[in-house]
Amino acid sequence: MNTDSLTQVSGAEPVEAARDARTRARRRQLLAAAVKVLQGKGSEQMSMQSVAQEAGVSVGLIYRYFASKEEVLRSVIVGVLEDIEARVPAAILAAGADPVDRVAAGFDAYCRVIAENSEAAVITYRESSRLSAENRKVIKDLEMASVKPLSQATQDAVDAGLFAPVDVDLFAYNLVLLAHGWALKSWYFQPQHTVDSYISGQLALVLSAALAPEHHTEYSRYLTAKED
Amino acid sequence: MNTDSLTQVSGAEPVEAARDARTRARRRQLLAAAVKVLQGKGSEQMSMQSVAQEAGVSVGLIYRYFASKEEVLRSVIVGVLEDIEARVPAAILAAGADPVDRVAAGFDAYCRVIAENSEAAVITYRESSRLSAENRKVIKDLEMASVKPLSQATQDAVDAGLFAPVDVDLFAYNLVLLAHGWALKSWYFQPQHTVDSYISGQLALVLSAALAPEHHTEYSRYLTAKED
Amino acid sequence: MNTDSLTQVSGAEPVEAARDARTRARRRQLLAAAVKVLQGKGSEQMSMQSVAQEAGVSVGLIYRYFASKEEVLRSVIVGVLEDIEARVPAAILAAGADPVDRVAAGFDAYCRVIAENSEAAVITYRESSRLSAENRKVIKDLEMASVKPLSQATQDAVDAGLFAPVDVDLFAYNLVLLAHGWALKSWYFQPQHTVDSYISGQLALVLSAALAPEHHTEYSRYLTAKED
Amino acid sequence: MNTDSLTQVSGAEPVEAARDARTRARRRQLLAAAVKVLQGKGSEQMSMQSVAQEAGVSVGLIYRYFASKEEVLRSVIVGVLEDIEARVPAAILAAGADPVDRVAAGFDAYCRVIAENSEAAVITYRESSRLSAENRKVIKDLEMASVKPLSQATQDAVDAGLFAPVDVDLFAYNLVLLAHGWALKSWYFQPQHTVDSYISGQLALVLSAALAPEHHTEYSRYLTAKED
DNA sequence: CATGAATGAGCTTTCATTCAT
DNA sequence: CATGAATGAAAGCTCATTCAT
Repeated sequence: MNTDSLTQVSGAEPVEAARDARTRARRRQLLAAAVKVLQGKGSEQMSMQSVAQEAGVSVGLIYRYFASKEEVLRSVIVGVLEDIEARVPAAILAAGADPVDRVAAGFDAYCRVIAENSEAAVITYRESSRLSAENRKVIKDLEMASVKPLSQATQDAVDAGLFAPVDVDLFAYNLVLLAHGWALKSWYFQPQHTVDSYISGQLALVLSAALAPEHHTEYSRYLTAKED
Repeated sequence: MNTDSLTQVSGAEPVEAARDARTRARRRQLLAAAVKVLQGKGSEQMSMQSVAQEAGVSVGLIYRYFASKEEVLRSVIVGVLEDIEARVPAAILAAGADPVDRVAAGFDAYCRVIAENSEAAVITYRESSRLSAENRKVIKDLEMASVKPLSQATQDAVDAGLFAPVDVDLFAYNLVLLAHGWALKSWYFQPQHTVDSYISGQLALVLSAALAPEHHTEYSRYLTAKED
Repeated sequence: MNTDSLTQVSGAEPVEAARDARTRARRRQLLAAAVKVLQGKGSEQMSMQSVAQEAGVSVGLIYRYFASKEEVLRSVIVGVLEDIEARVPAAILAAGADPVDRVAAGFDAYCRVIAENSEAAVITYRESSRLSAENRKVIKDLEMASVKPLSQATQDAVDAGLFAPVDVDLFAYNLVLLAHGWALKSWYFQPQHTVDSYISGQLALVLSAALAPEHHTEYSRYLTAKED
Repeated sequence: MNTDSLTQVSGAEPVEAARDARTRARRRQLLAAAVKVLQGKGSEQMSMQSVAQEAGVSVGLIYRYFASKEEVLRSVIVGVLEDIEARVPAAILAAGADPVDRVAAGFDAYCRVIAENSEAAVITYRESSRLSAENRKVIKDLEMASVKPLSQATQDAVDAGLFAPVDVDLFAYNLVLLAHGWALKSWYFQPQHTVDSYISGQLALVLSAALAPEHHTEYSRYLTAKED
């Protein structure tokens, strides 16, 4: 009995599965290193050499898991967007049936994902211009998709008469813009705000804009920002 | 007495004045070329080579007018901010005594400057991380200063009882964020909006958030977005 | 028991040792190329391009082994000085107990190292002004240290009454200056001298200056220059 | 009577003479600026721009008086050598008939010219490798010529039986080397020596090497270095 | 005579990518 | 699978030289 035969006995699928798992783990490890470099160096470039060093592997290895530097960059950005795609709808779902609660929960979740991936979120603005047109389109499509749950909840609130007849798309995209604002303008907001106070402050503003006057008291819990 | 002789009266100074004028013209020309390159190919970096080519001059010449690439970048960004600093307060002043009109006029002007310098405004987000800490501070200070007129007008509106007691700083900075949004997310907004409809749409949202309920009808002209 | 197995006994270390050896070999190769370029075309500067070409490698490779052009230059110069530091004291030691023999042996060795590294020695004069203050200090310190063995031997000769009471430091540093003279003024000396005749000619001069009159005959072997 | 005719009345020669004088003054001014730049920047390059700035003129002007940067460099170096050629023979002549006095006076003058043009003397070593082969030859020839008066005086001293039969050329060139040593190794000598003490120290060494034993007392004034 | 804006080749240095091991 | 030495194109920047004014 030799190890060679052992490996082959167990069939192709488990081996592939194991390989896949290793591959995913490597990619995660490398992307984590990439993010760390991007935030660490701050204003500087993300060199493949520095990503390799940060990950404790060789440069060559990165090219086994990513075709190019551009793919690494795209994957970092897509990672944030996938995180949003996973968590925002989940938060909306968990918020129950009330459309206003759903809008609030969606915005809350969006902000928290951005806050947790602050550096990567900024990178989206900084680096996506370096990507090919094709990759930029992928990212735009993902971002547009990420607005959908928010605009759907907003539309529901309008339809239910809870919101005044606002421009739904504009309102929803503003939510996204304000969420990004936390990361983009951290130097402005972070001296005076925590994520929590930022979220509640922004919710107070946006909901008092949208809520139909007759429902203000009903949702007054959203309309006064919590103290920092 | 003709203007010719008038101009020549001052002796040696006209020579210096002419040189100054040429210098300013060159700087303007080079900055324009830099902006064009930066927006240009989309995914490209701004290389000094490409700026020179775009401006139709040699690389070496750029260094007679700017000490480094960083200074070119900083000048592009500062240019937009100075434009804002010049035009937003002017618009607010021209809007008359009514604090709500002043807020609206300030936001309108901010958006229009951004729209006119769309590419340069995006560059602020994309490239300012490439600047030195010192230059980044200069830019942050300018941007914070640019919020002041808006937050002052907002405060006045609150003090006059026209606005509900909103978080003034947050509200004012949101105006800035939404103005930037037009440039940052042009791919999202521009299919469905013009600057005019964007401004009126956003004003409808933000003012309906801020206006005290009893003053809604008084400013209803702001509360319904104009059709595109 | 053969040397092969011996070498392999230590496990992972041989890999590192091999890498080290390759690294040292590369550095030597690149420094040799640098010296060749520096002496080379005479009027040329040492560009990294030309060093790479001379060494038959790419420019980028040099930067794996040297942090900058300055480090290459410093290494070339330090190389000569380290050679001196290794060989001059050894020669003095090997010369026995007689102080006069020791001085003669030290000067002889100094001249020979310079002669063997003629081009690099000239570079010290030509290029050290291009180095940073810090690196210049390193080199000055090394050069001052290289005089020490000669001045010590000279002092011994004075103390033993073999030399007249000369200015020891001046005398010793003159020896260094005369040794460098062989490289600096090769176009003057080399038509009429070999290193051997240069050394014996200079020794005749400097020792007849230093030797106490009553010891001249004792060391007459140094006092007549050998024919070329 | 117009100024045109006035100028022409006086004939061609005085005009040319005046032009020549201005030309020489300009060249002197520019060379002085060049030396100042070379010593000032220390380790850096002498750029034509910096020479122009130092001289308070435009770059273009330099090219009216020198064909190229190389010619400026050559002229700086030749300037020192011409100074030597002017002053060393004069000093020897002024020293009277005694060959030993003449040697001493020649060395003294050589050292003083070097000391007064310390930076320019160092430049000879640093920059002459940047010159064309032809210009380097000019400089070598001038330097060889500058040794002549010293070797002639030395030969006279030998012929008169005042010097032992030393190697005349080697002895004379050593004098030059030691004179240069003052500038080349100022960091070594200047802490402990003035030019005066350096000259008398070196004279004590070289003359005690060369003087025939029976003439030591006669020239004992040279054989003990003056205190610093 | 004098200016200095303009040029562009050439410099040092970085880094995405490849490939022999 | 993994390494990391090696490549070379391209970046930012300098400066000798020219020439219209």
